[in-house]
Amino acid sequence: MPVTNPLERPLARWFARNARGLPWRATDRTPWQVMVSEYMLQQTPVDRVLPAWLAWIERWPTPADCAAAPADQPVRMWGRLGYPRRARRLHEAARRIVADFGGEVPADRESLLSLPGIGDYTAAAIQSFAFGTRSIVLDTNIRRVIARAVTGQALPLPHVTTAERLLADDLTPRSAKASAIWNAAIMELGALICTARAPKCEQCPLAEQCKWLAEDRPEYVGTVRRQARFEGSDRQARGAIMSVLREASSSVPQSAIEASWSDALQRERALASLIADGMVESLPRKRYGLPAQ
DNA sequence: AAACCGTGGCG
DNA sequence: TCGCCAAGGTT
Repeated sequence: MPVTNPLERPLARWFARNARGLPWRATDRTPWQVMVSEYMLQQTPVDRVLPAWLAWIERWPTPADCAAAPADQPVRMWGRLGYPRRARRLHEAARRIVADFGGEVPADRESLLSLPGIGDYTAAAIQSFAFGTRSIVLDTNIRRVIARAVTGQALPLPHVTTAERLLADDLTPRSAKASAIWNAAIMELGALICTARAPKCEQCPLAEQCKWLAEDRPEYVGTVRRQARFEGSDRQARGAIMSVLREASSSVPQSAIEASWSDALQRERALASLIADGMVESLPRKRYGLPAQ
């Protein structure tokens, strides 16, 4: 329960000199632009998001512009960012913003959480980065920096605990302006310096205060949940089908689906799940396409 | 609540 | 080479 957070000053100073000039951080960005970046950045690295974000906001500068587009367009614009359901959710969120919030991205936590694709992290991030509201932002970067610098653990736990949230709250400056800088700065430190695999502790502005470094970087103790293998997975099969439908200008015949993945049983399972998820539409005469509604 | 959901780069 | 990792969310 630090009365003053000893990490705040050195972190803010480092951020002022080292922050990347990401376009969604520009002073003239809108809440919608920030919101689009947050959807795209869910599990997708910055470098791949950049061109997609620029194209998206140029085409759909406001939620209303996006809401007016047929549903297949966001999925096509999404390209190969991965997890294309995020494109559908962002599109649906834009329509809900128009229908329920007068076309303006809502600023309060409950309204944000009511939108598809916005969970605890994204709601807090939009509040902090788009509206400058004090909020507790806990993403993988921030959680890792806190785990190391404050708790002395190599990595955060598999899921956020109440204690962790309370700690993050304590660390977050109380003023709105300082809290927004803190959130952006500690996230940036986790992305650039305090990385998961090869942290650059020799460049870290928090090295003097870091508990993990002081204890000579002990290894993570606990169970590590491994990500499922992607090669040969249903996810890869779904991705292959989605790729075919994305690249096609309209619907495709069944033969095109069949050509996308050789294993028939797995292909049928993947196609069925895509249809069930509303990602693919089954059309007359055994044709398939992206839902255009 | 563990499992699922894409894609690509890096060590 | 291949497992790990990436500004999570949903069921």
